[in-house]
Amino acid sequence: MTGKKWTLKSIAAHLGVSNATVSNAFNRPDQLSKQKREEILSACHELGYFGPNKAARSLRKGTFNIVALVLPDSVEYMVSDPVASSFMRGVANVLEPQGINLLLFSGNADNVSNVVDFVDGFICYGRPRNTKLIAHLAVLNKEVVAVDFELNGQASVNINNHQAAYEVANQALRAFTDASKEANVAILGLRLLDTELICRVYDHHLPKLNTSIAHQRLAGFRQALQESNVSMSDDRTWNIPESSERWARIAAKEALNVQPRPNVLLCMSDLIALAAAREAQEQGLKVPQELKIVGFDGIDEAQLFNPAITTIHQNSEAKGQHAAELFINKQKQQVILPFELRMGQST
Amino acid sequence: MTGKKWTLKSIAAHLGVSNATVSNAFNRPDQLSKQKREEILSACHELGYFGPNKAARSLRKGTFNIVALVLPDSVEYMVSDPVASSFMRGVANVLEPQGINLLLFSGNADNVSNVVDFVDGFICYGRPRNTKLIAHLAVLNKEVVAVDFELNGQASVNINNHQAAYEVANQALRAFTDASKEANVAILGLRLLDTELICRVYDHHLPKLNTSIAHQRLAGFRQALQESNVSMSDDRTWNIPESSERWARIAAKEALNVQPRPNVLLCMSDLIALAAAREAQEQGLKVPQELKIVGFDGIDEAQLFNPAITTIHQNSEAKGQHAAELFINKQKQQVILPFELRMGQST
DNA sequence: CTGTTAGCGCTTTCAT
DNA sequence: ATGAAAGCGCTAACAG
Repeated sequence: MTGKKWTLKSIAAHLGVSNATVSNAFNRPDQLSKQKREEILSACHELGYFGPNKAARSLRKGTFNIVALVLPDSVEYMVSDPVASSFMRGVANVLEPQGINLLLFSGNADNVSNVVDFVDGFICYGRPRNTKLIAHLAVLNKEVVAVDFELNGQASVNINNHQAAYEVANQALRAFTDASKEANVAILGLRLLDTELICRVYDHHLPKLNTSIAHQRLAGFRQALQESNVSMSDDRTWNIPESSERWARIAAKEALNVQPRPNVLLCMSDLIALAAAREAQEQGLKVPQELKIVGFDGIDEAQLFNPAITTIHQNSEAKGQHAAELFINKQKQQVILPFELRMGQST
Repeated sequence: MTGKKWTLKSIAAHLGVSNATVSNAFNRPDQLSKQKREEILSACHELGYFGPNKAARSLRKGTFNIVALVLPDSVEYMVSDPVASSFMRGVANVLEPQGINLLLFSGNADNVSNVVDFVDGFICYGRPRNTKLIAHLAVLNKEVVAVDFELNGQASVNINNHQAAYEVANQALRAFTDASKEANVAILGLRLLDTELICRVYDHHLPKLNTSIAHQRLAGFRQALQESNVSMSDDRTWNIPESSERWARIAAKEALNVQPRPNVLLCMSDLIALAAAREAQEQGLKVPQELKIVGFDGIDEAQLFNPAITTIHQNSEAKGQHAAELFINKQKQQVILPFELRMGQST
C-alpha cells in the first residue's frame, strides 16, 4: 500500500499551496510561518511524502551529500585489509554524523565518469592502481583528498614512510651492530612493481623516480642498512602485489630458501610479516633467535601473535578522520601524521 | 586547465548538431551513422566532454547504477567484521563488472530518504538495527534484497541458523553424552537483545516472537541441550551487542567466573569464540580439556588459532554474490544457502 | 509571507 | 538520420 507517488508539485496542488511553499517548508523554515510549516510537514508525513526528491534537488543545487571513497584496488581488496578497514572507519565516523554517505569506487577504473556527477568529491585511499584514473582525478573540478600519496596541490594526508621504515629497520638490525654476527637481510615489499606477480625486485626493475609509499619505505630500509654497514645484494628484495596471507606466504617461502638464509626479514606490512613468521615457524626457525622480523602498520592480529611483531604503528583511523575533515572543511592542506615504533618480541 | 565546462547542449551547439544527436551518439549508436558517431565522440574527447551528466540522465531515466548496501549498524562496525567484509566482497564482485557502484548506508538511520533518490535499490546485510528504517524499506517502491532476515515477500538470502547452531552445539556436547561428566554450559550470544549493553539474558527478557538469526541460533543451541539432557539455568546466557574482541572479552570474563564454572561455551560468532579462548587460556584453562568452545561463521583467524575453533562455516562471499545476483535479476526469491560444520581442536 | 517562473542537463517522442 | 520541444522534480530569484 505504497499508493500514489507524490512529487513536490502534486503535494502542493493537493494542499492548495504553491510548490515554493512546500519546498520552503522542507528547506527554509524562515521563509514561512511556523504554523503553516508544521501544517504542511505533518500533512506530507500523513500522505507519505518524505520530502523533495534528492536527485532533482542535487541536479539543481549541484551538491549531493555523497563522497566517493576511491580505493587503491578493487572494492574486494579494500575490505579484506584491516588497515584499509580502519581507515574507512575513520572516514565514516566523521562523515556519517554530517549526513554524508560513502560511495565505494574502485581504483581499477579508467575514470570516474560513472560517479562524478553524483558526488561532491573524492577521498582517495592510496594511489589508485590505474594511472588513467589519477590523470582524470587531477583535471576534475571536484574536491579531492589524497591519502598516502600526493596529487598536484590537492589536500593530502601522509606519514613519513621513509623515516618510519628507517626506524623499524634499525630495530631489526640492532643485534648485528657489533659485527660479531653477520646480518643476512631480505625485504618483502608490497607493490614495489606495477604487476600482479610475486617476483624479485632487481634494481634495474625499479623506476627511476617513484614516490609511492612502497618506494619511500624501501629507501628507509636501505638507509638503515647502509648506516649499519650491512650490505645486501639486489636479488633479495621481493615484490608482493597485495597484502594477503596467501601471497605473502609464497614470497616468504622463496625468501627463506635462498642462500645465505636470511636472519632478518624486513616486511612492508604486518600481514606480510605475520605470514612470514608463520612460514618460518613451520620450517622450524626460531623467531627472533634465528630470524628477526619486522612489519609495518600495527594491526591487532600482529600484536596478539606470538611473538608479537615489531612494527610501525600508524593510526589508520585517525588518518581517515583527518582526510574526512579536510574534505568537509575544503582545506587544501598537506597533513603529515605521526607514527609510532612499536616493539614486539620478533626482534 | 580544466577550462570550459561542457554540457550536452553546449557541445551540440559547438559542433553544429542538435543535442539529440549528441545524446544518441553516446547512448544509442543505432540512431545515427557510424561515421557521424565517431566524429562526434572523438570531438567530445578532444574537447574534454566525458559524456552526458549522469545525475541529469538519472533524473530523466530513473535509473542510477548505484545500489545502497544497508549495514546492520554503523559503517564503522561493518568494516571491522571479517564476515561482513567477505559479504561485501561477494557483492562487489558481482556488481563491479556491471558498472554498478556501492553506496554504504548505516542501519542506524531512521529512513533512507537521504539516498533513496540516488539508488536503484537496497541490499540489506542483516536486519537493520533501527526498526523505523525497516518499516521505511518495506513501503518503498524500490527493489530490496534482505540477507540474514526476511522482509515481507522481498528477495532474501539466508542459511538455516537453527539447524547450524544445533549441529555445532552437538559437537561441543559430544563428550558429555555418556553422563560420566556433567556439562556446565554458558552461551555467549550476539545481539540477542536490542541494547548496547553486555548483560545476561534472562528468559523474561527475550521477546516472545523474534526471528532474528541470534534467536534462531539460540533455539538451535537449546534444542541440542535438551536432546542431550543437559540443563542450563537461564542466568547463563550473555548478550554481546557487537562482535568485537573487546566486548567479547568482558562477557567471557563474566561467564568464566560463575559457579559452577562452565566447561562448555557456545558462542554466536568466531570473533567471540576467539576472545573467549584467549581469556580462558590467560586464566590457565586448557581448551578443550577443561573448556570446550564453539564459534560460528568460519573466519580464517579462528582456523589459524591454536586450538582451531570448531565452528559453522558459512560462505559469506557466496552470500554476497547471491544477494547481488538476485538484485540484478530482479528475482523475488527466498534463497537458503548451505553451511558446513567445521571441526577444530577446541571441542 | 506566498506564488510564478526559469532553468539544472538530460532523454525521448514526434515530426521532418 | 536529424531537429524541436516537452518534461524528469526541484530550487531560487523575483514579483506581489
